Amino acid sequence: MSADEQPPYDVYNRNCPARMVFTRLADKWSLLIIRRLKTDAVRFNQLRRDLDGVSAKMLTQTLRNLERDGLIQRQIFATVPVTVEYSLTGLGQTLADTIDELALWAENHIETVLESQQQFDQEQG
Amino acid sequence: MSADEQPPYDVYNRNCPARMVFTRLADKWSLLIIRRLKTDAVRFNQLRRDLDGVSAKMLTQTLRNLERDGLIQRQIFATVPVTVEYSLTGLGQTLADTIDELALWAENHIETVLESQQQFDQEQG
DNA sequence: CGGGATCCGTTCCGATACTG
DNA sequence: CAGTATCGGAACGGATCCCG
Repeated sequence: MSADEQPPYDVYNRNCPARMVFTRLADKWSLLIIRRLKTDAVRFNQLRRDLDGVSAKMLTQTLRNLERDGLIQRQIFATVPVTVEYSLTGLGQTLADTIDELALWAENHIETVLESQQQFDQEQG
Repeated sequence: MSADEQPPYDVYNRNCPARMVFTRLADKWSLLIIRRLKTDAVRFNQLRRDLDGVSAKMLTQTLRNLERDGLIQRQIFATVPVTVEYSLTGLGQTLADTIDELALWAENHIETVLESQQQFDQEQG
């Protein structure tokens, strides 16, 4: 493709930074976990209770992914039984700020969204 | 559960506004579509070309969901063959601003994330 | 051009059982 | 307490064919 033919948004290819990050966050629990860890460190089972509906398997899997990306950190305390605490890294905190704005948007506009859904569903019959 | 026993974040139940919105956005294409439509209205096949790897099926499906939520609108022009343009609604534009910040975060921190991934993978062997 | 319908493989995810 | 292992259904997503 020549220079003057490339689309205005070639950033949308698979190697685009935004796309890579969006892909990581685009699962059922990542955004919720980051948001939950924003205020304080939380233990595994506490996190599990706080996030309504998450299974141990998915929680572990999602936490590992976030740890791999350097967004959260895992601290092990040699108690009996063992204690494991998850918390945001410095990097994770900067992302949490942005995600919080997304949550704020949600709270401010959820009513409008819900109404739109109802209207859409009626029109379709 | 009594009032003084409820977790600090009961907002994480399934009916929490943030969670509902996160769930909608947590798929492979929604965030990318909203971001692409931020600058201008785009036709179906153009959108398909811009978003590297999307199939017609998933594009249609995701666009319908976003339309149902009132985030984008669909305009049909009676040309031959027919022309269909997608664009953000007013509501969608307010969300697009927040998503843009997420994309900006990604661009600023993707290097750090990539390095963290490499280190994590090495440590695991 | 902008889809819908169908088929089909893959991945996601929850439930259950088990472990140090 | 903090996981791992396994299983099976559900949802995701691509390929192909068809249509106004």
